[in-house]
Amino acid sequence: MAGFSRFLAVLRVFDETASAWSVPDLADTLGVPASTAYRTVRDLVDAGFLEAAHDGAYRLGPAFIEYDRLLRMTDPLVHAGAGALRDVVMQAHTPCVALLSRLYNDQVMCVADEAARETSFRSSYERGKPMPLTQGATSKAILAQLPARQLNRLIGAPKTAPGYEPLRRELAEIRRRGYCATASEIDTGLAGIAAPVIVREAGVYASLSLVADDSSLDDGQRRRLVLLVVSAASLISEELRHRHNATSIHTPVLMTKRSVQ
Amino acid sequence: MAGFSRFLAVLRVFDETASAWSVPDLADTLGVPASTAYRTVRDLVDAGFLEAAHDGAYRLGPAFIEYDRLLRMTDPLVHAGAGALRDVVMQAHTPCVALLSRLYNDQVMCVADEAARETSFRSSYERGKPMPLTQGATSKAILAQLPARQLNRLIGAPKTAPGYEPLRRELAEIRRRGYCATASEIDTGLAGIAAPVIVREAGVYASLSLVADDSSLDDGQRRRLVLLVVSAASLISEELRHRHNATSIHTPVLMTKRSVQ
DNA sequence: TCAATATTCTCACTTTATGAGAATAATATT
DNA sequence: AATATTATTCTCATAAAGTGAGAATATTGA
Repeated sequence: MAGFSRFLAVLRVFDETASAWSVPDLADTLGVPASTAYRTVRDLVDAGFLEAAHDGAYRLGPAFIEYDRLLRMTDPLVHAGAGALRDVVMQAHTPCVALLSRLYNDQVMCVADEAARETSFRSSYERGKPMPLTQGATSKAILAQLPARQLNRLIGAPKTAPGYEPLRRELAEIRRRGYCATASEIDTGLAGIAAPVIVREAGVYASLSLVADDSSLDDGQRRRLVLLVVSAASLISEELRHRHNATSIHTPVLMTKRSVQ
Repeated sequence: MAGFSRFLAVLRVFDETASAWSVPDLADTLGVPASTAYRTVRDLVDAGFLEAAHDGAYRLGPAFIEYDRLLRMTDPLVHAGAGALRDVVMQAHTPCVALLSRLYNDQVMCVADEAARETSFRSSYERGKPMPLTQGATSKAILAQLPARQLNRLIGAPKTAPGYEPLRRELAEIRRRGYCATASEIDTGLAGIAAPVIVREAGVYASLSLVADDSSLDDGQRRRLVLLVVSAASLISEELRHRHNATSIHTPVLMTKRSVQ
């Protein structure tokens, strides 16, 4: 481990249960000399990715907030999705949380969320938290749309694996229906309704989902929410498709800097 | 420029007006060979700080969302502040935006915000956007509390500078009052009310502020909101002080990992 | 099909990060 | 207050790692 990976390694030790680190502990954990650890931390502090907390402890720095905003404003999926989520929770007319989630490495991560007012429960899915790939409507709606090759790479297990065939069948069914509805798969008592947001040509594999208290939903409401989610999802897809067509041609375009030759 | 600074340089070229970059353009702008640019981008993509957009373009990657969440959950100021902001906008009983902002390099940056229902306007201050140091209630409330040395370093200009004395006097007045109220300093038509969140021993220099439509405020409301902001700010300060005292002693404590010797 | 451009790859070179350990500062212990 | 302990910075010789020119290949547009 050296160079850039050193910096990544430092950032990676920060998590919910260890959010402040002293440099000696850091050096210990990473197995690097103290002098190196001090230097690496200093560089990260200078860049704003770490900051001094108390005593000799350091925590994640404000640069992440800055870059997160930049991403929120410029990422097509997040940007288009945020607006749609607001509409969805408004029109849901029931306490709920709307999520926009996407593939991230071998997991699914929510990149935008919006709660309706008066929503008392909390969904396990929340912006920025990687979630399992094969559980919950949010994830399955994405999985179901993946090209076979990519799917196999992600779930890895060959046909022999125990849960393989059932999952396969379930995903086929989700693909046919165009949405996925589950209950208590992630949070007991909560229902999830998800529809895919897929723009293959732009490499977008995402889903829009709605989480609501399962017991408070009758069949009519369920149908209504499915419709809401499916239509919002395809609206986002359309917007992304348009944007993609607008920017993929080789001309200097809004939000994309290209030098003129 | 080499090593880590290369990576920083790449990230720095991304902003609101140039959110997608091709590698050749990147190489051009940074003045580095194409091969180096490709390698740097590949590393950043592998780390999730960049991702492929369309064609050969790259944009900021989802790792920023992940780290932002981690920070939101673990940063004492953000964590304590988020709850307080929610309370503030609830009790404001008027369309408004509540902000928690802090020093960040030579600027002020909002690290948490919360809008009341039915708030139609938007404040220029928003989470993650660096703002000028000497304008607006949000910034001045912080400036007014800085130690003289730090203040001089930040505003730089010696006593000779034109705006120096007036600013100096204004900050003294703000310090005396314990809050800062301005109107149309940042956004015309909007009023700002800010109170400091200062925990010197923890190195926290921040402010809590409320932004509302100036014309909709009468004197009574103004007084009420000042009280609300000031008391919420000191609540946050108190919580941070407590937390600091709890973690600054050298024992393994919640959220702080230290090896036991 | 061809030309132009984008992207990856290779490799010699040398800059740069590295780590041991000394020097100093801060802190705890007696 | 003096001392031991630990944290932090600094120095420097070494080696590794990133670097960049350019070749090789892939991709794209005409």
